Amino acid sequence: MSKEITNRAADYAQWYNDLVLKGQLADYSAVRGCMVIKPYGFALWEKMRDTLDQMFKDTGHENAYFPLFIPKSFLSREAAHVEGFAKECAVVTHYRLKNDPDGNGIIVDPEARLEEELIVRPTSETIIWNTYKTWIQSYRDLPLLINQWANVVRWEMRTRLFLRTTEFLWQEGHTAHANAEEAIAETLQMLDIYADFAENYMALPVIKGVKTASERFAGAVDTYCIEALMQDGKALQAGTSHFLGQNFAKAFDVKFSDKENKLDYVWATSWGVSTRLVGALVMAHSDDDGLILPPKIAPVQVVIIPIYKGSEQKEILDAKGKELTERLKKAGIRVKFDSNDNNRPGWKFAQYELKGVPVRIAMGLRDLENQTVEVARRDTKEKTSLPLEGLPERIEQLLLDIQQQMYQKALDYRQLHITAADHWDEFVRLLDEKGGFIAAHWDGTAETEEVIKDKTKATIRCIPLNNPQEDGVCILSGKPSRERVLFARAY
RNA sequence: CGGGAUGUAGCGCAGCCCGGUAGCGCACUACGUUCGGGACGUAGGGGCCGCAGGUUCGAAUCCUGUCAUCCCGACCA
Repeated sequence: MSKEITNRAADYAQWYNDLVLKGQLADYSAVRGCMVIKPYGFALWEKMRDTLDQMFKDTGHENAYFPLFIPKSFLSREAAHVEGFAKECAVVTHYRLKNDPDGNGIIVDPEARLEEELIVRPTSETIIWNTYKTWIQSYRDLPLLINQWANVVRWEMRTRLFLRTTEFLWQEGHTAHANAEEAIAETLQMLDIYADFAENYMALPVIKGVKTASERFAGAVDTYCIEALMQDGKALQAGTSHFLGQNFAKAFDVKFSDKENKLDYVWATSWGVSTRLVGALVMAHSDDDGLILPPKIAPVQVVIIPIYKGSEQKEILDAKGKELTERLKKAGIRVKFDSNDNNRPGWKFAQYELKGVPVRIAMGLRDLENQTVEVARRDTKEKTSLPLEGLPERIEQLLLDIQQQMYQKALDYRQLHITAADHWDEFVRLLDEKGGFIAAHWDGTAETEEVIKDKTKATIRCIPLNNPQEDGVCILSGKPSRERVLFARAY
């Protein structure tokens, strides 16, 4: 049991904060709602970013970069879009400071007011579509497949480390297509990539689905999402992919000539995941001793800790440790040899458990005599003695096993927490006592959705793709329904 | 934006009611002993007590204001 971490069962929110802060992923900053991402946390994000970036490139996308600032007037070009984002925009009004004539430090120079205010981007559709107008003339310019890695700002009322910060890092893909079918195919392709990444790299099972009209992205025709389940039974949207129809093309007048030389507006998609994924990873897998990171995105996959008495033994183990480090590196394993003499082994064990390193190798003279090392896995805490001979291959296999078992564990939990409810009382009781996703019939109206949200704080997370059709009646209104949708309380 | 809390050493806190030499634990520095699950000893260094006014011979402590951060709600990825 950890000395430092709040018990998960006792206070889930505090447990989460402790993991992020004490696992050295991030820190609070001097700026309200903004966090400092520390090297270990950033390494984790880099791992996610690099993996996704390659997946995007493998499907034909290119990276570009658009301005941080957006002219205020751009935002209002698409009606639903401005409606959705207006309440949470940071606005730049001036471009200069000056010394306060009253001698109270420095003030905004009132003479330096901007003619048109600039919005710090909450998302980049508007600036990008304004640009695409000049890039697209013909069907030969399509499809246009662009991604941007950037920071965005959304002035939220309340923030939480990684899950919702005022400024966050993300990627946003913005594509333009010659017809709706192709744009929809792109939207779904990116949803698949997100799901693939979540499940096969983050070991995080997700449900692919489509949002209801009221949960849709501001300006989208359809919003698809991947929904994950956290260990407290709350859902977390881990990624979104939007089919934007011709909304932004019309708002920014982006037309192209087709093969028959007919003019038409282009069809659009946008899709994104953010540093929120780091929060999802923490909440999905960790325990009371700290983080548990899936091997595929753990910055350090294996840590080697030497155990020795006195400097003579230290020298021997340093040499052996370096040798083993090299062997593991050659096998493509991210390994750290911690020969730091300032901390004792027990302290290091606890520390690397806190940081979620998947595999720990401890080696002392006792092991060397037997030509073995002690191998401990973080997820199950299991320890075994393995021969040095052939160790890299064994570790490689072990990392794969851990990855697989972490996914399976999360999947089992998720499956156990999708519950069907056919009556209102049952629905409420499940939400309060069990949590997770509740599969229930819904009459398809925004009004009913709203009432359910007011009464229970549960929202429709999504209508799963390939959802089985089944006649039933709405959990609230009793009106007929053709399929169940997934409700949950969410982050 | 409502409710609650907190600002004192790098971190976590005590001291504040009842004004009088700024303390504890961890971390840090040096030396020594340790090292198979969060070591110990000895000696050290580190402070405008969030900020601004006021009361007082004297303010971390009392009063007024102000700023900031965190937590819980409503809003959202």
